[in-house]
Amino acid sequence: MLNIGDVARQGGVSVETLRYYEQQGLIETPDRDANGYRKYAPEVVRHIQFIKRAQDVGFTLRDIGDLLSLKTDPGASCSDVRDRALGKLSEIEEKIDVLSRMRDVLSTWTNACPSTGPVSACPILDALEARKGPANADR
Amino acid sequence: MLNIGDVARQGGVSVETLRYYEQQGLIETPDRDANGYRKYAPEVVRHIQFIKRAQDVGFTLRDIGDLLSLKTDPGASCSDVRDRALGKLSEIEEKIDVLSRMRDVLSTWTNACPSTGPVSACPILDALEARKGPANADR
DNA sequence: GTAACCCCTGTAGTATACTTTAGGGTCAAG
DNA sequence: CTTGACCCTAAAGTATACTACAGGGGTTAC
Repeated sequence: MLNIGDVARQGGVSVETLRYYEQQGLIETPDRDANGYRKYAPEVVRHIQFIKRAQDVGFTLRDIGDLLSLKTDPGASCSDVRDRALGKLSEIEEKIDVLSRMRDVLSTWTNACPSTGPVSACPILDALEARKGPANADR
Repeated sequence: MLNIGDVARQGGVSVETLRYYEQQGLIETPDRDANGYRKYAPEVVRHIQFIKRAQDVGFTLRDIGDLLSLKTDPGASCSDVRDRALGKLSEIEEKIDVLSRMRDVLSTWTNACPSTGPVSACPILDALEARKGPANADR
């Protein structure tokens, strides 16, 4: 059995994060020692790495909670998980599109800027001031 | 002279947003009427559109404050503006890279998923559980 | 004169994923 | 028996860009 500090070290998170995950229902409420300390089975480290990996591909903690429910739901099917992943995939592609448009605009502007001369003749500031907006990405 | 509501309508923002911008130092403190109402010159609408356009290409309000300072700073040069834009450009490219990696991983996983069968045999959940993480995008 | 609409201030709430702080017990070593 | 490392709870703070709310006054049209 592990103390919270052991789990934190092995899982690569802080003890505060672990308590936060518990509070958010992402890890099972652990049993307590006589002194009130949380006692974890070693498997919980794997569980935490699941959470971290899911975060790494863009899932929020809320998403991850759903994923974890599916994992233990006997009625759930693989397509349920796939649907979450596909949904996340479109979210991410949407973000990439928005950012790509920003990148293109900024890139155009920085290329147009001679980088010398006073701000009064700055094409970037001019572009920002212009009435016709080429960007208008997301909002 | 315009009331705050007129500016809001013409600038496409809410009156609360205008007061917020003022509080953040993004728009000059306007003069007040005898009744205490803010009175704006029509030029402020352009100013607000500058802010919105800058947001559209990824600048934060803090960034925008800096840009606005440069705009009125006689000692500032065009390259100062360009530097901000280039800096923002790398930030955005960095975000795109992170998101692209997430997209690639998710895409691989969803393609590997047969979408039938129980969650106990889900390749996506397996991937999340695996000890070797292919993702590890940003954090 | 009253309803509908505008304006004012200051404070708190929203979302996300934590981190920090305050205040206080527990444990192992020397 | 004290020092340092560890554990506990509950509440508040962080960043960003607003939005909402409470409570109150001004203005315009009928």
